[in-house]
Amino acid sequence: MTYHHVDSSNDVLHKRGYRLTPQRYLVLSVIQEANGHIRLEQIAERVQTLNPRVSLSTIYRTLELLSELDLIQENHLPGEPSHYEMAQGKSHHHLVCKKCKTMIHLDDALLGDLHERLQGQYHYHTLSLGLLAAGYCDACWQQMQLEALQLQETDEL
Amino acid sequence: MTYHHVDSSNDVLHKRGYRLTPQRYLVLSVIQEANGHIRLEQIAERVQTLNPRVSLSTIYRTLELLSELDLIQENHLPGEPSHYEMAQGKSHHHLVCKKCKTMIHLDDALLGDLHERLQGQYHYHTLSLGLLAAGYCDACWQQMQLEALQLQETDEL
DNA sequence: TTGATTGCAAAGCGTTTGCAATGAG
DNA sequence: CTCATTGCAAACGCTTTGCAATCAA
Repeated sequence: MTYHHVDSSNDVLHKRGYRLTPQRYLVLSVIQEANGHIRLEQIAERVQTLNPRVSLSTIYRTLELLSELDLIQENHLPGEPSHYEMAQGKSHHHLVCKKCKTMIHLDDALLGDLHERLQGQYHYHTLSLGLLAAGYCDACWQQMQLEALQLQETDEL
Repeated sequence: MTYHHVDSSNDVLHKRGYRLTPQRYLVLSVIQEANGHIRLEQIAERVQTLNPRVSLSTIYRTLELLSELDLIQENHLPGEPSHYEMAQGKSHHHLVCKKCKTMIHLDDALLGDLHERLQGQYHYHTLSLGLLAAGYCDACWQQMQLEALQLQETDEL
């Protein structure tokens, strides 16, 4: 288990006059080990397992700081708490199941040269893209079909 | 001024056993007249200008109901309150300025056959797409350049 | 010493909920 | 009558903040 991200995060923090405190180190480690999407609640849980003295406020403040420095990325969808993940160099995109909320990363290649085309048409600066696709994964879909059937039978009684 | 949307919303509501109450009518009208993105706060403000007796809870409940029935669409981005707009048949996408938060609609044509390609690669059901591009609009960009210059001058004193 | 950082507890604030009153079919 | 709907006020829960203590350079 290596901590390249944490090490380089250290540099970014210092360059901006911040420190990599034990608390911040813990938060970063937990997010990195999550290796995907993790909610604040889970971050807090795991951090406080490792060190119960770390306060919630610190976790909030840390997440805000790390987001601001683009060390982590915050993802948000309506009605759900924010998810966090280590920031990636390249933009990346998500596919979420409307039922079980499971989130997977999309194959970036699918977008093609969309970024360039957007840049060409709209002259915005430091343009970044976030694609969020939503649908029902097969497992949830099957389950919903079943439930619909059962509901129908109930009606027929 | 016509209210096609409100009229057809009436049908959708009735089909599901709900009523188009004066309060719901007001909310729908306000969202429709906004003709773009509008936040709950602004909706409440305008609705209550028209009828001060409409309570906040009703507006919350109405927005939730209308979203559930897909009569309006909710857009969310991290750190910002949700925006609402009339639901469109086709998916549509946004470009937001990171500074002034102004949101404009993207030209759907830019996406090409992305939807089909996604559908092909991931076998999700009722797949929908939401593209959110973010950058600095030219006005804000210019302003930030100016501020950076001024900050530099201050440092040099 | 200086300024960043933290823990704690309190405050803040957007949102939800319980309930009695109201209103439409 | 019956059930959806509403207004009000209280409750809720996540997030932020003030402040004194702590810690690193």
